[in-house]
Amino acid sequence: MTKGEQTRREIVRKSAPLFNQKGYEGTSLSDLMEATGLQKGGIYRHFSSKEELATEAFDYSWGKAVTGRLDGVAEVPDCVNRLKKMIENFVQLRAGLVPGGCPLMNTAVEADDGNAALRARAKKALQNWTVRLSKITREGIDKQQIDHHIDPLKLSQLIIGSLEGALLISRLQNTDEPLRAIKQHLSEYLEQNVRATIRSNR
Amino acid sequence: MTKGEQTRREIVRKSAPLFNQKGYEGTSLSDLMEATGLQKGGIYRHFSSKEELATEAFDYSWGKAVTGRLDGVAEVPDCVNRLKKMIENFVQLRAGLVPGGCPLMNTAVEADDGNAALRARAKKALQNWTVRLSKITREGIDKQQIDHHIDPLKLSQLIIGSLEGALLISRLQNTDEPLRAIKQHLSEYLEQNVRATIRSNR
DNA sequence: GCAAAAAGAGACCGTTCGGTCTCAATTATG
DNA sequence: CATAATTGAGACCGAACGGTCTCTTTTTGC
Repeated sequence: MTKGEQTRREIVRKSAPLFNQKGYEGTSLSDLMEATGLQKGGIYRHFSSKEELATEAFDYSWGKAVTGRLDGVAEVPDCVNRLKKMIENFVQLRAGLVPGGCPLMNTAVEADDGNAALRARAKKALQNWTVRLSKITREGIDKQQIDHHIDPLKLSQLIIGSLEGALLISRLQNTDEPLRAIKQHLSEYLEQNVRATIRSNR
Repeated sequence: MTKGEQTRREIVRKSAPLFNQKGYEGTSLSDLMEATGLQKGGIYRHFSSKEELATEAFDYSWGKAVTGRLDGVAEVPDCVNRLKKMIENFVQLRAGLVPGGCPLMNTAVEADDGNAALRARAKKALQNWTVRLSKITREGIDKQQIDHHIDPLKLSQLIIGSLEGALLISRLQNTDEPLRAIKQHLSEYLEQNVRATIRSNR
């Protein structure tokens, strides 16, 4: 890896927390200069605009978030338990290894009525996450671990929405009680309404 | 009402949608000038800073949101149904009569790692909303309409979090399906796990 | 209807914004 | 080791930022 590539990655790594905490508009070039230890010229050598850097920083933050949330998930054999493991990971991580909360929520909210490029990035990230959960659900249906009346897409959106909402409350109230509560709630829901029941004789 | 007061209110009314859509940082004084039809002098005559205007605009937007969400709620006699009515209102309104989504979510996310005054305002707004729902729940417990094992605070946070999260997904995906789904989900939960059951003989 | 008070226009302020460009220093390559 | 290519510093740019201040216009109260 050439020196330039290395520097480029470092810039992304060091600016990601800034963008996630302060937002795209809220992060200035002087902030970025301070965080990276580079002057403007050094940064602009590698990125054509602040926006380009911001989108790459988002991808970086999101990548870390996804990795953390899916850590060890694939190894769980039962599909309902796999979903529960993912929820557990989310709650444990409080949604991010990059400071500033969930990159998806932050970017979605800021870019919703503004920056189109960032909004598209957030939308794609959500899509990706949704698909991942849907696949687990579909597999569960095929293996008869999950009730076949369950709509994988709806279930995924329900889980994601509930987790993100709880995170919002938790961050604002400075307590992870809402996160723990939603985990409990979703667990019960998954066991009672999602997990396939042994066919009763009738 | 004097002319000055009237103008002041108009400024708040006209700037509220801007702040809710573009955020505090994203809304510039020139935006505000254009929206209000006033020059800087005209605006600063009534507000000492952009921040002061922003906080009042937040209060305005939040007031409208709360009014909309609680519209007709008090008239519902049964407490579980009252909670369901509030959920229904939220879903119908897609969370705001002021463009840009839920002011609480927008402000909470933007101010979370930044502006302390706005963050405090958001926190207070959440507190207020939570207390309102908790009171309904407590009343339901007293009237034996709601199971006495239910924790009013937890239930309130669960409802609020779920709704906000679903709204986030809905806005990003440009479909209100997640909102409709969470309404369905919460309804079932309220009926099955929250509503007090007739004491069975045992 | 007149004087005093309130309100608004808009020129002006210093600062910071994102971004460009030149040139020196560093790194890679034969 | 020399030369070419890459990399980064930092002065510079115009525009836009939030905010101030003076002066005219409008509203108010008598």
